[in-house]
Amino acid sequence: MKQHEVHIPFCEKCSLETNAIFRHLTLEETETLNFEKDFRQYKRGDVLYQEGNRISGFYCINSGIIKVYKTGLDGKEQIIRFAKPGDIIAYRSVLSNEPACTSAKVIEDCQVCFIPSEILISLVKTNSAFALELLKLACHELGEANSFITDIAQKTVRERLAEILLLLVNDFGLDEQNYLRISLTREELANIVGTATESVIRLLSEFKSDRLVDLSGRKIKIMNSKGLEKISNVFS
Amino acid sequence: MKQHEVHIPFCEKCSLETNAIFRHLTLEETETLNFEKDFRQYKRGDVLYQEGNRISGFYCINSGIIKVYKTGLDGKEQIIRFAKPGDIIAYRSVLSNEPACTSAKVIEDCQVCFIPSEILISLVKTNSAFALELLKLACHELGEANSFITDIAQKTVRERLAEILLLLVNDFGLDEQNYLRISLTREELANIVGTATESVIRLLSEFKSDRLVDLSGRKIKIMNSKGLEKISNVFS
DNA sequence: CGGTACGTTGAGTCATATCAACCATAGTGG
DNA sequence: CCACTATGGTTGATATGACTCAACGTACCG
Repeated sequence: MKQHEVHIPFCEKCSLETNAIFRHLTLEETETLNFEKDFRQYKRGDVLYQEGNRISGFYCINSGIIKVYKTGLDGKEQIIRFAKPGDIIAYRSVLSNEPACTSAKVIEDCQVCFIPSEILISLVKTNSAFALELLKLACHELGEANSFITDIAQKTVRERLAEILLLLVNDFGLDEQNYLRISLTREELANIVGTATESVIRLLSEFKSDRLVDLSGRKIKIMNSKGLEKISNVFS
Repeated sequence: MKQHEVHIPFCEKCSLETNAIFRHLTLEETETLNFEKDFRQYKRGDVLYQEGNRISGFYCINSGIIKVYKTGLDGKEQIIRFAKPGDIIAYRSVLSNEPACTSAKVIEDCQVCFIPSEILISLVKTNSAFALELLKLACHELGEANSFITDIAQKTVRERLAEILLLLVNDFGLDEQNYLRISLTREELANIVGTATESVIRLLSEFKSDRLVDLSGRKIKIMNSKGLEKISNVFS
């Protein structure tokens, strides 16, 4: 049946629709990419790579959501970022030529293209517009990391949780009923905010009492984003 | 008198001795750099640029130390990193084409070269080895930022302080008597660790009681780095 | 139907922030 | 030369945010 056929995305299409990174590639380069890439599918819970691994390529996400995290003390995860369609992951390790400093695990079933390191390096060397685009990406992520450091160091857990909720709204959006389009376990939320699972639970139900959110299982409904903004102290 | 003459560093020399970033430039490119750069000197406390500024170039540090920080709630600084001879700063804003997300202030009197944005961009476009080197740098910093996020989120202040001391030893070294070659105020230390000044003071004197360090004013003598390592939980 | 993973709540503890007072030092200006 | 002020360092007392531990509820799954 048609619906069971796997549709392997073409990079030309991919680059136009979702991914700014590849938009400066020539047709020829795009064809090489198409030829060399390896299409893969993963299910929730699958691990793409782990901290410490030497990585032989990077991933371009076509559908689904992946969490990128570091494992700290006692195996507690610290989620660094999420990757969604159009994002690339593991490019850091490839380019800096260091072992992976993070692990990547699937949150929502996904389809990705795996692209060997050599292709990335050779594109950087031959296509300066592409190199510049990658630099922009890395530098932008660096800026976000810096903000996050400041937040974790200076804000309370309450402020951070509110901020993270808004950030998730921004990254993944809301459905028609204002439910967040990404669903995370309480533990995962805690591992972004950098706190204990119990703290997230308590704060979320406080937020619920204050009519800022509504909760039904893992789904979070945003009722008052202005209120969350106020709590999060984003502007001050 | 000779000692009062200002010695403007030549980039060829600079690139060979201190700065891996520029080592792939051609002679011609180095000459352009030498011609276009602006040599500047700053004193402790001087501000090179501030958060929110549009920046028209980046800085290559020839001597001295600069702190790069974000201003958070109530104006409290979060120190993101230090720049020392051979390092470059502000390249992030130039490349991502965003306003500065940090400020830079002089900790130890310094001499720097200011290099206009156009030069950086054009070098990236024409010299792929240079672009790759920059990418490596950005990706490496990104890796460090990720580690720092995990640390701040998961470690105690005590652990972090011990870790930061070791990190400073690593970056700036010790003199003949094992004193750290960088001297910071207690407040600055607190602003790296992400804690209150009083906490740093208390913990430092604990460390002193435990014969891990010795203190004389702003100078910190490292007496037992194995002990600090143990406290910092670097390996676990 | 038992098992496993996740969610929730309560109680107690502790690390750390906050507030306040005080000291030391150095630079300034009258 | 001395009072004056600013800046940084130190210490103590107190408050509290957030973690830990423990028990229990819930839901889904084979």
